Amino acid sequence: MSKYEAIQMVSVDKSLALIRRGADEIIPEEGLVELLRSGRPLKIKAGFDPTAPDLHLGHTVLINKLHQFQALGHEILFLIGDFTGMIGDPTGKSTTRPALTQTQVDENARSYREQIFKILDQDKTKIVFNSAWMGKMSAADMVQLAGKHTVARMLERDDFHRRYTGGMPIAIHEFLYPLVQGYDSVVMQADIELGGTDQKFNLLMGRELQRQYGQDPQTIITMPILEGLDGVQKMSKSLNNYIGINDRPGEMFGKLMSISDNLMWRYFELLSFQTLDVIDGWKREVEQGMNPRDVKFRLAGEITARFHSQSAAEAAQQEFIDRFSKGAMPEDMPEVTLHSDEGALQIANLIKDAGLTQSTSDALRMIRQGAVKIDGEKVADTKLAIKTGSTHIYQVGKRRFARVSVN
RNA sequence: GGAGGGGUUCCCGAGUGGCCAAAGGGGGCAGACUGUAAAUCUGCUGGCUCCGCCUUCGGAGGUUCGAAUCCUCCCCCCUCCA
Repeated sequence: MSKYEAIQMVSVDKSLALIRRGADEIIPEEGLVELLRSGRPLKIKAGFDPTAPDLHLGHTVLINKLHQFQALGHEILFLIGDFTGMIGDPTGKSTTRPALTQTQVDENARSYREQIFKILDQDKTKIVFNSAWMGKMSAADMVQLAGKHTVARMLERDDFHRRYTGGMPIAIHEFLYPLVQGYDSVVMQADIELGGTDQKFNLLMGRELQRQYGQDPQTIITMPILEGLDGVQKMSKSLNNYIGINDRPGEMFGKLMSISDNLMWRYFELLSFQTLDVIDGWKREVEQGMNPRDVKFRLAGEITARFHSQSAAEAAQQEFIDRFSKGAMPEDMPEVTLHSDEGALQIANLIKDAGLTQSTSDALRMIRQGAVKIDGEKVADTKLAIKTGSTHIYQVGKRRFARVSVN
């Protein structure tokens, strides 16, 4: 073995270790090794939904992996599925999506750029749209593509299978989604495609179709779906258990601090750029009695700094300590001015109008439960009247604050 | 096209004429305990001008003193047959 080959081997091993981190499955493993051994820059494909440009940390699990590939010198093809978006990915929910206009697609793409380049290197990322080739496809071509796969094999997919046997509806066009996604790989000549574990079927379809079109089938890498703040369900906007990458520093830091200790290690693995060795070291320290909160500070700090700045992260941590460890009021809270013609406002109405609760009924419930404070004093009287000309800090529960003036 | 089953409050799921704003569970929120953790315990969980009133049980009508519960028509979903 020559000296050159020896270096190559080490670097392949190192690459492998980095790529494997957090990955759920690599299919086939040998395929990845072979690709890395080839020494050429690989085409890494990852597809994104054109309708959801508001990224959260769950999305970044995949983007972080792209970042790693990029750092290893490979070419990132960031696919925006503007055509597939019109079909609507049947994975999970099956709500029909409205077709997007070109303007909306452009707008969303711009938003994607803004967000992903907080992680990815702009110069080494190519953004592509599948409408570029799918838009030109004729009905005859589409039918031919549809002929590449059978209904029985479609029904093997867990999602379809459950719905089929469970008596839930499956629209015919939903079968087209995996086909189109797979066909994208053919057109793009992808070497590797990344996706969430829920995308496994679609990713495998790419291999299938590439084979049928005479290409080497791509290697696929599935990344786990990140659990949301509750630690159980997947992070998603609709479940409101997410941390948006555009969340304000204080909010981002606070949300990260609120996750369970168990979940913290999961987040470290999938979101942190610290090496696994370092993280394991911290884990051992915690087991030996270190306060997990302090390790969580490191996680919250790293992530907040990534999307904002080091100084913003430090300020967020300081405020966190002041607010929750020392019980101080937050610096930054919504300012609301309300008006009353009667010279006074009922406390419940005030709380609702200030946006601290969703309804007056809810506000009354909060007061009864002792969750409402004015300037730090607990409110006991549900009929307390607040006179005009006053400004106080109102608090509902531990986290909701507002400075409200009545006039 | 035919036969049958089903659509209940955020979700699942009871309820077949008044005691139903609707059991139970889940989820969520709040309080206690804490590290804004977990676990646990407790309470709340349609709206409002809140000791009372108003709006909910796929939609629209109807019967009745009174309907989520009965009748009619319509919409949607599922199963089997064609």
